[in-house]
Amino acid sequence: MTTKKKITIKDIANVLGLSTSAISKALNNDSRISEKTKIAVRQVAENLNYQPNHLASALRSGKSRLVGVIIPRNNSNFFSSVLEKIEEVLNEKGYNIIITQSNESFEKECKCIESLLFTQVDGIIASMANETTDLSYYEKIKAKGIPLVLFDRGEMELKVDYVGIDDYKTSFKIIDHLVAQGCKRIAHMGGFDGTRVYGNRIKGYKDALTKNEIAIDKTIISNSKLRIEDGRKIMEELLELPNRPDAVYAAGDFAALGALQVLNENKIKVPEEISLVGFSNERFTSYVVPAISTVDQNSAEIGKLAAEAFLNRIDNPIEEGGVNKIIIETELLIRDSSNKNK
Amino acid sequence: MTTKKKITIKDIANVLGLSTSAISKALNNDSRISEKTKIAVRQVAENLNYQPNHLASALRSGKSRLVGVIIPRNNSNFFSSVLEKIEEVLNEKGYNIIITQSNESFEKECKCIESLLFTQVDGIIASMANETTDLSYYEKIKAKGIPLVLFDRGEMELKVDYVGIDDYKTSFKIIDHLVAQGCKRIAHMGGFDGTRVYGNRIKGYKDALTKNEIAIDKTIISNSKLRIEDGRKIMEELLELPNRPDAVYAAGDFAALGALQVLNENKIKVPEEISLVGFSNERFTSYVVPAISTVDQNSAEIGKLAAEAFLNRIDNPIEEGGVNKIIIETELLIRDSSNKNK
DNA sequence: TATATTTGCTACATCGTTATAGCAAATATA
DNA sequence: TATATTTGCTATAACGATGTAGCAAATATA
Repeated sequence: MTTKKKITIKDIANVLGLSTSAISKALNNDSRISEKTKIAVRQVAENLNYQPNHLASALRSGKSRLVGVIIPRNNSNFFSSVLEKIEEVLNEKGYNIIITQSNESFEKECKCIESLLFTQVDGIIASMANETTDLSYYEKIKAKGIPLVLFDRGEMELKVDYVGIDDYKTSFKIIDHLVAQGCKRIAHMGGFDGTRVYGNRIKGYKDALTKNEIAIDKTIISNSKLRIEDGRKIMEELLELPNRPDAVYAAGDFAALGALQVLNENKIKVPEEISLVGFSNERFTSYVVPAISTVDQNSAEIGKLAAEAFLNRIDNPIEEGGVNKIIIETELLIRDSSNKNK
Repeated sequence: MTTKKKITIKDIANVLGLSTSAISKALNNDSRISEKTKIAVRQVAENLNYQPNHLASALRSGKSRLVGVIIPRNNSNFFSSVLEKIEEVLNEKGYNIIITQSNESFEKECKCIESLLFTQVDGIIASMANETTDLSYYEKIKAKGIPLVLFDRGEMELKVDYVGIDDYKTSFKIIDHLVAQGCKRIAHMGGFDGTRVYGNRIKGYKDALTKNEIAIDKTIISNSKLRIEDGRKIMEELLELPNRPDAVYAAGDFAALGALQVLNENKIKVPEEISLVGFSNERFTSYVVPAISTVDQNSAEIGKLAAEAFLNRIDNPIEEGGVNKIIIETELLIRDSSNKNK
């Protein structure tokens, strides 16, 4: 095992009889270095298999060209495709990304932020954990003057760039669709109503019902963590009601899946007897039978815009009140679970 | 927006009237610094909200305390839980991890390696893309003297530490189970037979049949990328055979899911008419109806062992022939899709 | 009491870059 | 032809930490 000596710009300088500054400038394509020298430098760098030392240049220049990304969980289709797009856009601009996961835990999220700041990232793109209400760690990022972009889950009180969907309006799309299918008694499985996202979905649901002249019935509105087991439990309760709903709008696909399992087990025809709509376009929604109608959040677009928001913020430091809140369109995917006209 | 001045050890030194080396030593708990001074330093560091500059210490010490992880894809349950465990173990030891995804592409995998080396990681833990046969990039890591640990997908030719399962033996578990269920004609949906992992599953399948005195029939053995659509197509072909199989062993859960869809659509009773077993314990296998029997690869254990292999390698540099190949036990999860005794 | 050892610190070089200032030669301008 | 500007480089000092050498004072040993 030969311990390879590291090649530095000094070695290139020695070969060519130039100064290290000349080499550095040549490699960075500085206009004050002749084309001839640049070509020679690049040639020698190639021959020696020179690899620039990122730590040294980051230290000196104050730019690490590293961007941290914080996501709640790794196993959802939404986050994994947002991630893929962020990486694609940033790689193109010479940035590398560091992915961290909060696992929906506030404590873990704080650790993620700590470790990203420690690594001296040039910026952070994050989606907040559901638990998070204490924004002090995010304020810390802002205070350091490091660009912060939130996507999907982000409190609006934080004056930072944001990319997300219009949850309120999306609830309207869903309710309008169910009403058009002839549904008259639509239950809602909502998430934490403390969070902006789920709060808006609930609000949209209620206002859309009102718009369609349907009375709001609190007995068919629930709050939960929207896990499979939550969906199952709530669905079971709904089935025991004297007047069952004829549709269920679950604010998350996992809850919708749990509901579907219970419906299938009880041999209730979906969508004929009860229609079902989920949220997020998790991969499995199209695998199950019947396939679950759901909302696609246009994750690639969110990823692209979040990355671009960061790039923009690097060049244009924040001025008071000058942050961007970008809201993009969602797509309601109507599948078998809510399509009676097949 | 006040541009915060960065606090360095120099600032702490100034406050206390000490030298920067004293501060550095105090913070690193050097024995040649008095307890009194250490306490004072820690106090001032706290007050000033001092954050050590990772880039500077990494540059000086030659250790970045960053570990790169390369996984083929982010949206599989297996990789996401391996990842979680690696992170947990390494965080505990003061390492941060950088996650990159190859998306099963050789080209992207090379880019991942490049960017990890660029970031000056102290080590790389990787699972190879299916496509990869050219090992030169991995040799490059070895040549640099950077610890490399492979898990799950790794060619044995590369003399590096490895953690994985016994694919050959696991095929035996599956076949023995199906035979015990009374199956006599078991089809196999295999992956790339060029790769070690899928090659071993196929070999195990054949040898297990032989052991059970069942003839090998090439017409019911296939090779594919094991995507849902592959599973569908192959299942359709199997159903057209004059003598259908009475069981299908798919070397991947997605293919198994595709097969199940076709079976359900054709109203073929699973497991009564055809039993089905997948591989990987993807989350959806337990959601679908009937739930798919599959193999749990003990992902948390793999993650733990891979992280520990790296930590061990940091302390004990590789001696020729001294690498560890760790093979852990898998668990066959028997669910409805192959359980006739319910 | 004289000498050896330990303790607790300082001074300074260093990691591999990049940024700034400056300087001679080449070229442009008057 | 004298002066201004541009070109192409060098020298040097950083970035913020850490490692090494060294030195005085405190303590231990003879």
